[in-house]
Amino acid sequence: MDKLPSAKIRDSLEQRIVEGELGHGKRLDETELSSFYGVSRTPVREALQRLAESGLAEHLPRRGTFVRSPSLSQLVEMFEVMAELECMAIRLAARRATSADIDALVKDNEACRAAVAAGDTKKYYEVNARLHGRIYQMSGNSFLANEARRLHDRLRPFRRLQLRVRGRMDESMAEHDIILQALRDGDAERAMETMKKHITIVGVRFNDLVSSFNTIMGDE
Amino acid sequence: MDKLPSAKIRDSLEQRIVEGELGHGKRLDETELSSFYGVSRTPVREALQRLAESGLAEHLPRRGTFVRSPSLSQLVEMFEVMAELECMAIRLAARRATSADIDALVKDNEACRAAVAAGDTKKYYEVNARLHGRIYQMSGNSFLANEARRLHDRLRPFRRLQLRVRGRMDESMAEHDIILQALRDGDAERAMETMKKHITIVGVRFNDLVSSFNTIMGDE
DNA sequence: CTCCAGTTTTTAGTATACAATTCTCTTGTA
DNA sequence: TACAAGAGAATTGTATACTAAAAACTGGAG
Repeated sequence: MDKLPSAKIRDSLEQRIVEGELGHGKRLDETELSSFYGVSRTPVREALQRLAESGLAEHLPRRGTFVRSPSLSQLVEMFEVMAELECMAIRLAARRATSADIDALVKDNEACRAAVAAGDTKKYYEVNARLHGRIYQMSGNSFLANEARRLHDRLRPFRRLQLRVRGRMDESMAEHDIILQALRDGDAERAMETMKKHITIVGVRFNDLVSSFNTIMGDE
Repeated sequence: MDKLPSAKIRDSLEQRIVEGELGHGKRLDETELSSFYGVSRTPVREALQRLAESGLAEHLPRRGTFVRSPSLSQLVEMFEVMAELECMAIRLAARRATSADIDALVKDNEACRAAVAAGDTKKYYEVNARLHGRIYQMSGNSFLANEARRLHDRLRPFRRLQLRVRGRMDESMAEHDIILQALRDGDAERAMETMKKHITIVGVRFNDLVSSFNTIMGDE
């Protein structure tokens, strides 16, 4: 069952938005996109409707569709919710994790550390996403896993905010270690506590946040 | 800025699904809907795309679009996440609530109690939704408020599951009272604890749940 | 009666045409 | 120069026409 063109276009646009190619406020011109993808406006419009529904774009009646990145305050709010979901996932996961699960996490974690050491940020993001995704799955609550994955993806372009703070990367790896050890011990409390700290961006100095944010947003 | 026909159709379909008129598995026929709403297939299709994106329907390529209600296990998972979000909202709200906020909640709560006394379930749902919505807003995290509202709405048709259990309605009101008192005292811990119990459906006896569920689903 | 092949019918997906609204650029006036 | 009005262009929203794939039906063989 291969995907329909309209679905492919939707996914392609999502990726282009998340990866930063299509930045905040960018107008998604139907005619332009239809020639870009080599189709008519109809499937493009359907893709845009779906993007708007998922929150990645905003549709203004008779005006057009625009890429909609969260504002700084929304971003902080989203990270706050993300922390809560991660926390919930790790709490549930701590009660269900088999040693095979934990071994898989350890393997991801090592790959993560290797990527940090090699300075390969792309690889780091990829492996880190896999690690967190595995934890969501381990929660046993697939609805939670889906929601967490969705939010994680939407926050992806902003995750580097955390990593620009000096030393955050090492700190992050240390937290992973603590979380894995807590999982191994079945210590849900400690895992949750560390995870909350791991995700929360609120503690980051406001200036760091704003300046990084402006860089991404192109100082609008 | 009046809504576009396609947006109206989307909202109308959402309502008809949530209210149970369009039950699980129901095929959403494009031609039928277009004549029903007096428009062509194009805006109907756009509405269906959005419904599918939001999870209320499922789109199978070249097969059609079908109303998709959650399975029993998904439902339990959703209530579990809902409990967590409500919990988070009440925790944040406890720290920010002004006495005016609490007064408004008390008023809603009284309206809620009156609806229960009068046996007016429709009114009860309405006021209860307003009360919970107010708490989401009070959290100060508008992203959380949005997500919570969304999930609350999606769970609306299944909320009665909780209320079919004998005595659940009175219990529910008592919990509201405790939560409000805890808010007044600024006791976030007690508010959270009660809220979690208030929402969680997991504790409900499995048989009650399944039988109620089957009634709603038409025993498929 | 059941099963299968081939045909017909229906329906989803897309392209195109048209209508309606907004944007833009020009032009004229204060 | 600043600004408002209006014509024209561009763009969105919708209808319709066409294509292709899946479902339904028909008729015959076993």
